[in-house]
Amino acid sequence: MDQVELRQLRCLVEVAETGTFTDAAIELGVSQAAVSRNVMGLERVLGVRLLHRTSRSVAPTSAGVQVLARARQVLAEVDELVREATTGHTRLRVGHAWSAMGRHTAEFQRRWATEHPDVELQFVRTNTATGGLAEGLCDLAIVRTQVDRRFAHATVASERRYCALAADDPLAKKRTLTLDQLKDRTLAIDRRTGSTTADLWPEDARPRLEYTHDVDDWLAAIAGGRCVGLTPHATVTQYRRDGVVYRPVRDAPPVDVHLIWHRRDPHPATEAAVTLLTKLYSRH
Amino acid sequence: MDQVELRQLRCLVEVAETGTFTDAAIELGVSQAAVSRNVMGLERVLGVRLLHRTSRSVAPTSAGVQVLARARQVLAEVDELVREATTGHTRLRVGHAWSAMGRHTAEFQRRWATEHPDVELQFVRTNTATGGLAEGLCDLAIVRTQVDRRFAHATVASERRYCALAADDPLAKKRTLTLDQLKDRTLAIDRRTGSTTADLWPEDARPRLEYTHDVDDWLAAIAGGRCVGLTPHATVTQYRRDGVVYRPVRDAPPVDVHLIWHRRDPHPATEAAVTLLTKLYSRH
DNA sequence: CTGATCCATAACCACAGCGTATAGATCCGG
DNA sequence: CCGGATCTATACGCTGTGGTTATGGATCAG
Repeated sequence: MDQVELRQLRCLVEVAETGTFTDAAIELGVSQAAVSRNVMGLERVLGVRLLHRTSRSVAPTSAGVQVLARARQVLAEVDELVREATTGHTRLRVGHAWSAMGRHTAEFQRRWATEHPDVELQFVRTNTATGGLAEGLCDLAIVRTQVDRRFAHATVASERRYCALAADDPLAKKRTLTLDQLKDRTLAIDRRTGSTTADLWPEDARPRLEYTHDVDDWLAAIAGGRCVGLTPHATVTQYRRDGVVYRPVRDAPPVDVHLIWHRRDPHPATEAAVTLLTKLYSRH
Repeated sequence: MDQVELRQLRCLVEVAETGTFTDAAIELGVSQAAVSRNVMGLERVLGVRLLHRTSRSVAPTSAGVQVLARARQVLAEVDELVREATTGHTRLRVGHAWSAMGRHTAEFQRRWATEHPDVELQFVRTNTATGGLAEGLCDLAIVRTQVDRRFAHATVASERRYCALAADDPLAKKRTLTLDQLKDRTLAIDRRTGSTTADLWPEDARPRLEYTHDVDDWLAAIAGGRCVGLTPHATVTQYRRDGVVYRPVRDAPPVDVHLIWHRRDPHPATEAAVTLLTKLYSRH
């Protein structure tokens, strides 16, 4: 045995729950010796002591606390797996970055709930390049990135780009802007999106880049006048903040919104979701 | 064997990856017969056929696709568990509802990264009453709900409540509002927060309630004039939208922001996180 | 039709994991 | 300070699970 097994995790968690090996054994319906050995086996595989044993009670070590959290998560995940498979009740995980979904969320949930009551909808915030699809975090993703060849896709919308500026920025006086007017500024970019907006400028006249942690940070950097931002239109209505204004950028090409999903063995409900979403987006 | 085991999941996933039982067996370093039986065992436990077998190739059934997604997730989770335990590298999962964290996020991440480089920060959006703590989704949560007795807590901030109104609402003309002025309206409430703001009113004069799916939906219901909202101050700067204005409510008691965490066996890094967050909040 | 390929089944075997029993350690009450 | 109680670890057979090899049956290519 040099691999972690669920049996071991079940024992560990049960011991942590009950506080003693003996009670855990009763709960699990096996002998106390078995529980002891299973936990020791896990400790051997991981090379770390997980529980402080005194002959009176048991307490997890600091490593044990970590492992316990993961273990509980794993077991919950497995339970879900079993329940889904046995009941036929399934879920569709939809990944979406920032607010690519815009305000279609509510309508999508409503229609889906009535048309596909047996398939639970679950939204996942993903900010990776492939919208969490490659990492297996979702079954269907809504992204604005270039479409990866590995995935099937459908393009559902096209959004103009807007520049986010501090309200007291001189450029804020203009109704619309051009890329050229921004080339000497610093551009705030959300670190997790890894968006490549910089290549909109000619290579020799690009703004400096500054990476931010998340939307709040991004807005803060812009409101403070340190940076400007460049973002699709959906952001304009969704992420507002005092001291930040948005102006359309005339010569920036629009950015497409794509649905992407696995080519091989797509989720059974994918097709239905794609057609519904396409319909919602198309009626704008 | 009437329980799912990791061995079975490993076989299933490997067969799906390679496309044949034989290759999967080679990859796993066991015999083909073993793989066959493991997959069959899983199918027996779940009571569902997971793979369509032809003598030429193998394809997952629709149930198989579902189970595969979960199985991959479980295995990835287990890998993480092993890596964390063996390397000592850990993570701290911080749950936060809506934007309870406000604009401290960026500063928190920065300071944490320098002061605790060995503990990775991970943010989890949680909208349940206990901030995902009870469900094991995080190790530390930032919530605005009443504190559950089960958890240890620290109060870090207190926020005034604001009323969200459609811009053309008659009440929007006033600088401040009172609860009484809202009692005949419909109050939009985000379904997942389960917030109990309604009990601010006397029992016989409460607004009607309407539950919304998420923030976008919530804002939409208010912008359309169908509902009003009641929310802590942080929302005012974070979720803005054309057609929605915020007005302070004079006689609504402020709402506290709490950090909560497990009393028994807290995450080893909890204490450090609590003191850092307290410091950040206190300096406003 | 024949060979190749691939999954399921059968027969067998080793050892992993379980149970019972017991030793060792710690705590508690008197 | 000393038994008794309580709990974990170890010892030692035994059972059954999961492994192997061998083979059968089914399908496809040529």
